[in-house]
Amino acid sequence: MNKGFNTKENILKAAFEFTSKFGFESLSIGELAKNVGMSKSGLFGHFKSKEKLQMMVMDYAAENFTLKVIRPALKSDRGIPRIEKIMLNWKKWSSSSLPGGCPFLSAIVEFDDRPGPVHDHIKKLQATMIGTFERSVDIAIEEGQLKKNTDKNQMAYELYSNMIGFHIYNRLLGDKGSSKKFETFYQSIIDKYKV
Amino acid sequence: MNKGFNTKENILKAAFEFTSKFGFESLSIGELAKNVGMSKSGLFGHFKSKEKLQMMVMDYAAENFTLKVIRPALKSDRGIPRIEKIMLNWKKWSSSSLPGGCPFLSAIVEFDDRPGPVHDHIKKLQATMIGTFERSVDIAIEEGQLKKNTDKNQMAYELYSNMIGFHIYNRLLGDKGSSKKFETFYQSIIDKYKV
DNA sequence: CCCTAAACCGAACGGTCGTGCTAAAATATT
DNA sequence: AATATTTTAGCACGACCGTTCGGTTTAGGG
Repeated sequence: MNKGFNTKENILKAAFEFTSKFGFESLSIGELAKNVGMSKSGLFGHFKSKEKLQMMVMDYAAENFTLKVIRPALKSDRGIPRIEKIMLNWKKWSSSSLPGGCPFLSAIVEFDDRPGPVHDHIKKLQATMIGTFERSVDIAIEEGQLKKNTDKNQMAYELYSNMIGFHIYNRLLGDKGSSKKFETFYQSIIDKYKV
Repeated sequence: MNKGFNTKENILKAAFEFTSKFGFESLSIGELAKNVGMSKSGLFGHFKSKEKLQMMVMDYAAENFTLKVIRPALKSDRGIPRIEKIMLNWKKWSSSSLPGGCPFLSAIVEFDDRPGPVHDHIKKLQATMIGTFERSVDIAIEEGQLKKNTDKNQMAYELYSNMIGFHIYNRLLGDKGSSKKFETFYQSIIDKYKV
């Protein structure tokens, strides 16, 4: 019944993969059209501007992140087990599920100094994501697994930093020991705040 | 006596600032030429290709990093004081000295999935930089300030992660508390390995 | 002061960029 | 089956891309 929806979904999927590999700046409409086997203008019709396309790709990536990282972790027990699951899912997502580098990191780096709707969009998405971590930390405090005076913002920052560090060590430097470094660091962060 | 040297230096400086703000992908020769007030072809003549330009900009950034971050820290006492100085200089460099985001982070993200000489170049530079941290950790061990069994690679990874995390929190999210988060995290890392 | 080499410019190249048109084809609705 | 709507292709536009080339200016050494 709705043909456009499927093609749009296909386009976004291809754009997501392309962006993961080459970044948002390199994502061109012509190249993307070639990849999905349609004309530039035909593809363009689905989005009214490149900015819209970029933001929709980010939304697609965010959905993918939620689907692969957050949602499966919600099945784990509240508290530390859930935090750990999120971290492990994230690591897997970033190191094997993604075709290239993290699209959010690309977006962050490419747009942090370029004001505009795309900048605001990625900023909002990242804030939401970090908010999710903070909430999961909060739950662990409620459950009595983490110290009462744990600063959830601080802890989320630390978990986030570890993740980004791993991503760079793993992706760019190709460090074989990056996985172990990540886990060691994660454990020390948890231990620091554990009751 | 040597006119070309000065202009080349000016070009690289402008390119460095531009890259810091907008990334390597956005650095175009025409725009750069406009910024330094000369013709496209005149500027192009100094580098034989855009790739060469990009790599020279990276070298320029690396020199800037050494000059502003590493060298001043060498005046601090060997061991933890020096590590701390490096971290603080780095933070200052990334948050106020740079006109935009970290050019290395841009390069890393934009080239981690694009094989070629530029990729190899940035990879080498990053490895060198991390090597510097590892050496400074090693010195602290020698001086008996850090535990004998401290894994220098692990500790360098942790310091590095904290730095990148701070950069993103500060730059993109504009988090006012990022500086404090950075310092808190730094201190906990040091404490963990301190004798 | 001349000569040579370097630095620099202007114009042009083949391409690709994002973005509009118009028309045809495919699909959905009646 | 006829009509209305959405989706796609073809084409063209102005702008900018990296790069090349030929010529002009500039600087340094004999």
